[in-house]
Amino acid sequence: MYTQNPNKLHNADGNDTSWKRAVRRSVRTWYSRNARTFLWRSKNPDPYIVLVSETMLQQTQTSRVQGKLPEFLALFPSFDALASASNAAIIRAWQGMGYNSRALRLRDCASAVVRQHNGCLPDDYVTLRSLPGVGDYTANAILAFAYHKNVAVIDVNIKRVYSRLLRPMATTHEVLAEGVLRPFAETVVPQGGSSTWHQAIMDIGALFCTARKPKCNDCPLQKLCASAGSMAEAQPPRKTEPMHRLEPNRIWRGRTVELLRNLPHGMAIPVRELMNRLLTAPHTTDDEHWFAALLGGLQRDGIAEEADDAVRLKE
DNA sequence: CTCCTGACTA
DNA sequence: TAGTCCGGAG
Repeated sequence: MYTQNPNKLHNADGNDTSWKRAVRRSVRTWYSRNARTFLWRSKNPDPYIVLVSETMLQQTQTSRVQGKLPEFLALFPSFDALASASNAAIIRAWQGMGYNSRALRLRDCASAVVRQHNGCLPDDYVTLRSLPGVGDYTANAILAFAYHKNVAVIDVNIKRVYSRLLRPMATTHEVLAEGVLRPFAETVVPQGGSSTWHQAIMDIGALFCTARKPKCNDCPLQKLCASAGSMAEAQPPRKTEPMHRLEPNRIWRGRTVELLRNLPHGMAIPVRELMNRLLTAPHTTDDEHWFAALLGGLQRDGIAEEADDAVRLKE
């Protein structure tokens, strides 16, 4: 029975199995009574639903996915239904989710599953990683949540929790390097319980071990954590975004896609008129070059198509 | 303003 | 490895 974090005493290398057992027990006890309930959490989830929900959850809050997932599944209830959906239908169904390209990749992924894998989502890492839109996180999430494999799932939440738990982090935005994190992640997963385990760690990351202001005093891992209560609150490095007229390009791009979504299906809008709806006149040549580049990006990404100086969602 | 269950490209 | 893509809630 630990009363102190061994890492504070002898800089544990992560192989302290009794400490890990204590961590697992605390997590399991807490989760058994406090698990968040989500549509995508069930004992034996449909792999299709796991793929859709995990894709939606990339860089997106659970609350938004909770609302959108049922709508999306009603429109595209199966790999087959999703695989044959048009770009425009996908983009419209994705409204409010952001990162529209991942929706098209999800459709392409469903298409690959239907055509190359007999309509069955693969259950090995290498094949999953070969699918569009499936990176390291999503591949491992599918293996853990859909197939109950003993893999290590590492997302931004889990990365934060493990880093702080294992070693004293000086500031709230500091995390351990992949080379330290991965071996720990792989050995801390309870055999046969990876699905519940990772859901639990993500809950703890979302509810207590938050990015900026962690609630260490309420955390079920406080007594076992190397960083509890000792991190400086640091501001993350500021990332500069490309701007136009004092607003980030992504905002303009989002507005443009939203306008295209709300056109009657199949209808194109003249580029000039679209610009007028977005930007207050007068338009400079700089505005026009910038907007041409924006539309070029939407076409490159398969979101919009342009013909005869008019633009619409790609059919 | 920041944060959120990343993936992709150059 | 750094930049891009997105939007809503706090």
